Amino acid sequence: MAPAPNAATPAGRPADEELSRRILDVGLDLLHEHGYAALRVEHVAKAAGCGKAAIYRRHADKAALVAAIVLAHAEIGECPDTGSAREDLLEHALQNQRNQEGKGVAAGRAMSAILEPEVFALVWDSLFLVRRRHGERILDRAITRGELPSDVDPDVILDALSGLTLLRHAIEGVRVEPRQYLALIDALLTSPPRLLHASEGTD
Amino acid sequence: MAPAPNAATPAGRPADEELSRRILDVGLDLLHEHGYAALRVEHVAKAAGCGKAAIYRRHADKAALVAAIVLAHAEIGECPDTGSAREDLLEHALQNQRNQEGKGVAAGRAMSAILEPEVFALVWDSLFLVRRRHGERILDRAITRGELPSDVDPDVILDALSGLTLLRHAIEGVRVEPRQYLALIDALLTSPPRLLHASEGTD
DNA sequence: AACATACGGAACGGGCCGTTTCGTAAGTGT
DNA sequence: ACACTTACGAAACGGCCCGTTCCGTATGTT
Repeated sequence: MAPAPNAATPAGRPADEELSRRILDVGLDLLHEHGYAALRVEHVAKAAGCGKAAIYRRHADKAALVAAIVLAHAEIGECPDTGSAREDLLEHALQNQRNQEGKGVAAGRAMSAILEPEVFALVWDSLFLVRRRHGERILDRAITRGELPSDVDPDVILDALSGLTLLRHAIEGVRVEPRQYLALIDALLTSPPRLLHASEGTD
Repeated sequence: MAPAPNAATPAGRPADEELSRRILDVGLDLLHEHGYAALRVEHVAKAAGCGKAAIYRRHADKAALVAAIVLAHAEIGECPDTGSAREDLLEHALQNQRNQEGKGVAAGRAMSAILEPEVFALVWDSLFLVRRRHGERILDRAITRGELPSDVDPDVILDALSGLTLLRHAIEGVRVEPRQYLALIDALLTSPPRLLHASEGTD
């Protein structure tokens, strides 16, 4: 009889889960230090205390390794729902910031790795698309509550807010203060961008 | 006598300026196609119809080559001065967009090259810092004209505007419509972000 | 004509990616 | 206790690319 085709224990020496974790952890550090192009898989192995084979047994190639590093440390977070669009958007922006400041997955040099085409394709859905859905849900609820007009342009609000963080952290390397997020959010909520802008039509 | 120590003609066969240009032109195309890590110097040489030596005679290494490619094609543009902050900021944003859409130096895959640490150090001043100064001048003039309060926070306005373009083009690959820029600009001019936010102080 | 420099082509050393092989370690079921 | 299965570290390998150096030739100045 086949020896227990149970997926729980596939027989043989089990993979060292602690090592799997260590690879992703030291990988993030080295990614911050060197960026994508200068990152050496062998250095990751050395720092994790293993051979290259252990890494390639877990990840198809360097791009997949880096994508796994990014996804393992990305803080997607829950979609905020405080009952106030202002507070929801602030929390949403702060979640973004947490991923891009300090040792975040999108901080400084690590951002170049995410934009590398082969890595980008692997992290796009899980990283950007999910967070985008959160933002859209926040705006939908705000419309339902009457905090925003129904023809508000979500692209401008969400991308200006996320773009502010992206530019400040990835390019300028400077932190955004919570009061600066609030200043932008208040401006956007006070005169909300519309899909059909008010200045059009009578021009 | 020393043979004319004139810097204009250093004697010997002069460098082929047309080739210098061709290297930078085909380099931009290949950068768009492959990104930084997958860009091969030898392919640039092949596409430009020359040997690798001709490239390395002009540029110290791959990073310097890519930096030169980016700087050669960057459209810095003049600082807009229309007399209206709204129009100045729109033109400022459109200048940014021109560098990031289509075959712009910061479009799509080319952005990963700019963020690569070694390249970034070479293009930072000439690319980002100069354009940032333009934005600050626009806001200063707007304050002088009374269009904005004197304690306006330039970081929020300029970085939200540039960040919108950066996120949409580099990450999402979608163009920003002029009306969307205007919607954001109008929101920022209507309730301008202050260095000391209104909600503070009485808290 | 003598000289100086750029040119394309080819070859080279060094480094990294990704694979493979080896002997060993750590789990399974009988 | 035993065979079996799989993961492990170490090392070697082929292939590709970076960056340099050589060559013979082309193109300019004096």
